[in-house]
Amino acid sequence: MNAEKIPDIIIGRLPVYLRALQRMADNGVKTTSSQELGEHVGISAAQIRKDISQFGEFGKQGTGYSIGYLLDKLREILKVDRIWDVALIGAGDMGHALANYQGFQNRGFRIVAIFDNNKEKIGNKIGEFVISDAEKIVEGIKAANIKIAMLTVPAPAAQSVADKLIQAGVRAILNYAPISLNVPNNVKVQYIDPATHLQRMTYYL
Amino acid sequence: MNAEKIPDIIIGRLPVYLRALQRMADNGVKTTSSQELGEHVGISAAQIRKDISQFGEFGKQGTGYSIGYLLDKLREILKVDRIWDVALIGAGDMGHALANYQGFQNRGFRIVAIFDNNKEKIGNKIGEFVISDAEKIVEGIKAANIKIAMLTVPAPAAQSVADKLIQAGVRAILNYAPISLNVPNNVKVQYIDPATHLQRMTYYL
DNA sequence: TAGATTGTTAATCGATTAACAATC
DNA sequence: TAGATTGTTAATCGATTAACAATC
Repeated sequence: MNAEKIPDIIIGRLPVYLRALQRMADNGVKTTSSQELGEHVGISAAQIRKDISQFGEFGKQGTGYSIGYLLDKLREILKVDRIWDVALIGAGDMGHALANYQGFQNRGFRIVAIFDNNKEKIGNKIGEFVISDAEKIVEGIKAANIKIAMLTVPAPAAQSVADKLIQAGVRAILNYAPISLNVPNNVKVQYIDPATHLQRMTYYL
Repeated sequence: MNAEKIPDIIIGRLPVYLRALQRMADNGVKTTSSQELGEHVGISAAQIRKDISQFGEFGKQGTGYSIGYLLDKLREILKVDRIWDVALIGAGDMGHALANYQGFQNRGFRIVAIFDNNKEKIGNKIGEFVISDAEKIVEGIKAANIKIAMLTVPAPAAQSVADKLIQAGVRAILNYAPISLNVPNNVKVQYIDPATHLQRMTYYL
């Protein structure tokens, strides 16, 4: 693997390649080309080859890429060749949907703890998990050595909860609250806000 | 407004500015600067000024931007100075969470129709809306002249449902299914896949 | 072998930043 | 007026594309 710094924009495309390759593998396909993969994900063949070649020579001239091998390599690069424990903060509708979501399986993640500050909800179960008191976020996450959290609390609470998560050692936050979070450089945030995503498209209508 | 083509990457930042400005307005703030807004959203002041200036001269030297005025202008540019009707396809957990989501209010969208192909669900209500038969997607969306849809169906069904949506006149799809969609150039897609978003961050852990 | 496709280079294209005159 | 901050230009930086030798 190349030691140079890889641009974030390339890292951002790898999970998309991974998802498409996984899908091909599920369909029994063994081999693909940058051309074919590009058509699946809507990215040029040249860019796919360039992106992948940042990390090694995973293809073969004339035949393309072995899907199984490339999957292994991409999982290794993205560090999803393991299962990450994830904390979920906020047991509202969105929290419930995520807790019940089957899509994390085989993609490197599992929810292991759920927190909420609503006394009526604390102690209730979602699936197999008991909702814990949000007061215990810091100690609970520290004790379980959790590095990833999903945040589905109301916007006004999001920053202060994020601060607690970071204090507890969380380094990656998937933020569903419609607000930009202020975090240190060594903490990553991804934003999921349906209204913002929709507003990105209305311009073109 | 400038007639030149605005890069999509700029359009993508406007909803983030809009959200932050809305928040400031809610807090009673009347004026801001590119510097201050930049600190809120984690973008350089120079870039914010450049982005905004693509559309007109909305600020004042020495004092910055009137938040109310800039909000109006951004809403106009993004065409969210109106309410867009949105169709929701898929009444699973995620569909329910979106149907109950309060965050679309005041941001330009309202769900007006929900479809599912599960006979057990058809006719049931989510909030005030009755779940319609997915067989009626094309006629229903055409009749209501809906241009925006949110897709929360299982991955294997997503492409064929998307094809029906496009056939019905939908031009913007917010896709929650973990699969890349193939759509014509005049249709926009935004992807929300929590596993993909998480995989974008694990590289750095 | 002939055909296909990679990995990589160089050229092009586009986005970001720094700096500052204009001006509120 | 003095200070602050915009809008814009030019410089820098980074990403994408085109093209092709290498080679399976």
